[in-house]
Amino acid sequence: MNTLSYGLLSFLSRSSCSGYDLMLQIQPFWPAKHSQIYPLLAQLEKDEYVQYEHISQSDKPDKKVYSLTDKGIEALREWLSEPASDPVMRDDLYLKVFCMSLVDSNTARNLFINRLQHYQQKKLKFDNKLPQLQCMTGLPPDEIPSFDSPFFGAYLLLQKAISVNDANIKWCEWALEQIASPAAEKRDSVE
Amino acid sequence: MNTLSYGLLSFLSRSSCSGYDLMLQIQPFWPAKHSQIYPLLAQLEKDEYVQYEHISQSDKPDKKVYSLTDKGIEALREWLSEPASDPVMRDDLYLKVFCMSLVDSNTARNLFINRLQHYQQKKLKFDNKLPQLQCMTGLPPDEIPSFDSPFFGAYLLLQKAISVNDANIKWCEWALEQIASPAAEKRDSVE
DNA sequence: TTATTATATGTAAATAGAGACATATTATCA
DNA sequence: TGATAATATGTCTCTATTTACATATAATAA
Repeated sequence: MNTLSYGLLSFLSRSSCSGYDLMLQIQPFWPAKHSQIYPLLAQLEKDEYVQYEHISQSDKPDKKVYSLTDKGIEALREWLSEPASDPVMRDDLYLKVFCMSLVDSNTARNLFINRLQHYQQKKLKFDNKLPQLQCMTGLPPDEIPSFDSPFFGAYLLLQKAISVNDANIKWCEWALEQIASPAAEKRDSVE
Repeated sequence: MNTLSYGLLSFLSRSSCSGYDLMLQIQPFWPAKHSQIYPLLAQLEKDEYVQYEHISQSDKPDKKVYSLTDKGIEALREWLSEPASDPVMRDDLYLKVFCMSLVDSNTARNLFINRLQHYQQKKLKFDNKLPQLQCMTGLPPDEIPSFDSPFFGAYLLLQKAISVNDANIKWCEWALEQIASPAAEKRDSVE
């Protein structure tokens, strides 16, 4: 049982769904291709952590809807009682920053401009999701779902994503201020 | 040429060093074991992106000190002219948060307490590194190294690490406030 | 009617990364 | 003197992940 397997069980603990749905839902939290997920689901089914039902659909191809077994729930409980592993972040922008001085400041700036756009697009997504999630909770606006709410986890993670993303946006903007463009340099020296 | 290969070249652009040094230095930015690094260095040497010199040491075992070739520098320049890929983050705490409701609030709280300690330890490291880096720049305190400075990249990345880590600390503390411990619940209901 | 897109599920092959196995030097501590 | 830890370099195997290959249904757009 690897981390992704537990992740699939975790998402199934919220609601039963197909491998395809799991693939789409888990992306923001643990990137994985369908080619990784389908074999793991088959193994989880074989080991009786999950079971599936064949669902016929008229508007779409048929699907297998997976749900947790008692064994699956118990596995999640044990997993939750262990501390989380250290998060792993791999960002080639970090690596590029270390040799940035090999190129002109415009080329260097482009790295940050592109990344800033990436973070801004993420911000747009989050700004959509927050009221959407608030709506689903059925709570009055600005009220936080409680630990028992099925939306508590999603709310916690959205808040984290927002605050980290905002910090990253500020960092990109600050970095761009530090890397004056040649045009700005020229303008500055004229003044 | 994969990302880690470029990462090794990037670190070599700052100063020539051994595979062992590269392994230690690259950890915070792109986790990699020596078993991954040594074969890549051999390949980079074969492809003439780097060259090495055998250095005898009296106080330690001998080492191979790698340095960039012109081809290596050119490869870095081309790599820098392409936008950075999307960062990849894998954190099983995210996955655990989605099924947290399966366990009692104390078990859930422990996840955040452990993670908070992790972030606090990182904060201590950063708080040490910042004045250390400031010192190396030779600049007066609170002055920011410029784009041309060999410490500019490290300074940018340290600032990012600090701001994101601080956001994560605040998030853990806020999450712990949201997950009242059973003891606190009991105390609250008595009041 | 045909092309494309989204849904849906799978396998095979290649690469990336982690963990274990292996060896050697030097310093330090008991 | 012997054990341990840090430095130093390598290989081998296994697992995780990505990319490519493969197929099929149903909706929609050209």
